[in-house]
Amino acid sequence: MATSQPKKRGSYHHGNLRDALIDTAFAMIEEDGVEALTIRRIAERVGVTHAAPAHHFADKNELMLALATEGFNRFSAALASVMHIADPLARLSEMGRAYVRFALDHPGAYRLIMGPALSRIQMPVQQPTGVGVSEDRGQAASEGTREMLETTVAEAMAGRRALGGASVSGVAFLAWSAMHGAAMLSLDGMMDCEPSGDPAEEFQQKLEEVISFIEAGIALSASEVPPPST
Amino acid sequence: MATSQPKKRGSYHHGNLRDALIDTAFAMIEEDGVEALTIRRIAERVGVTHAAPAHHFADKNELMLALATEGFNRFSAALASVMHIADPLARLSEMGRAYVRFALDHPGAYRLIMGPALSRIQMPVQQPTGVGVSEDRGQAASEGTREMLETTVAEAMAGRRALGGASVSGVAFLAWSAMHGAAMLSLDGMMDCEPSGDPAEEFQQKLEEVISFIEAGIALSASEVPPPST
DNA sequence: CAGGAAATCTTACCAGCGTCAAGATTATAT
DNA sequence: ATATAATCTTGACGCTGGTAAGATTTCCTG
Repeated sequence: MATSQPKKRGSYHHGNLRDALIDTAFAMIEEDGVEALTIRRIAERVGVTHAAPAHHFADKNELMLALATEGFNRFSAALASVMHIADPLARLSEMGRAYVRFALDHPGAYRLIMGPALSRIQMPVQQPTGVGVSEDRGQAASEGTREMLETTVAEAMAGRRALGGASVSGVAFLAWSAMHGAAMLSLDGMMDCEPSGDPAEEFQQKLEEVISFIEAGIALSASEVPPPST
Repeated sequence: MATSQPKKRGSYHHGNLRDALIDTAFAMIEEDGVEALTIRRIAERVGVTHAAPAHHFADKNELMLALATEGFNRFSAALASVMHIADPLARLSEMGRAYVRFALDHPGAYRLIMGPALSRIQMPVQQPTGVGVSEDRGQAASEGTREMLETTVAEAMAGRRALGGASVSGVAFLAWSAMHGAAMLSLDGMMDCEPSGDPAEEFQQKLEEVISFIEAGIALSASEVPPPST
């Protein structure tokens, strides 16, 4: 969680600058988005001069990388909170809802972990915190979420092929793409068009249709596309 | 197309700066991405000082808006090039392929028109070029693509409901989300993981599975999710 | 065809950004 | 206790987008 408890403010040395920077930056991302994030602003808010962060992060990119790691952990936790569901199909649907909910509730964090804006080299673990727990952050979380998805899809398909002859990896890709696309389109305001009622409500309804479409396609055994009925 | 033919370089007045800026900026986007775009660099490349663009675009955002309009036109054209296909289901599939192909071939342009980075106010038309042709750029192109999609889906569904009871707007949303998500995930390098062979080839294969899944789900009439077969 | 107004471009400056170098201050280890 | 390392500050650099004032050209009006 990168908690920055012992702030020890007022003294020359901060005591726990690195974590404080990450925590503050994360809060700022949630408030004003990734674009508004600035080393100088983070430093100011933490109560330190603009050059201090350079001693903990060689680069702005390295800071962003650490932030993304933190964000991925939270995201992974949000998805994992649904893994207890027994029925794989229901679990998959719930994963989809949790996925989009996280993206919509934490737009900054989601954009950070999914978007570009950082050269995608996950850093090697730096702080082996404490007792034997190898905190394999970030990279592991990324792999973990992917695995959660793939195994759930595999369970749901139970050896059979899905609609259209789709394989496990194909269906997993579809589910991920659809959720990611839906979340991004909503975040980027591409859905704001001829909305008769509440746009958020309309979005939720369409999302449910998407989920049930995919659900049904998985539940069905493989079947070829029937010739168009004309 | 915003062609900047009469460059008239060397003289004090450029002659056609606005279009030249747009064209050059578009080329730079294709080369180095949206992030690397800078007013000063565009100006330098056009052969003009850094403050000159301010007389044609109040803001960098306004420049980006004009660029996005241009990009949307090209994108819309790429999709329209497939609208001649008679069978709506085949047309929809081909639209999906054209969609992703455009995104992968023009990452900068696609990111520009889909992403944030611009306050989404489409500008009012400014230059009523020539003879009676109301060039209703940008906004119209955006609406146009959406309409292309919705009508194609509607034709393909032919009044019936799709798999899982999905409506026309629901299926259109799914198709759009899936293609957008797939394109974005690929562009942002989220697919680079345990690829046994060529990653681009793997991506194409999965994309085909996604398309055939959706195709099949549309071709099928509405059917409820059967209870999990355990 | 003049001559003033408007458009266009240049020059010069501003604050903010990320980054680096050098010095001040504190912690740690020998 | 003293040297070494870690940490933070100060000050500077070049880059960015934006603005103001002046130079140059075009255009429109009388």
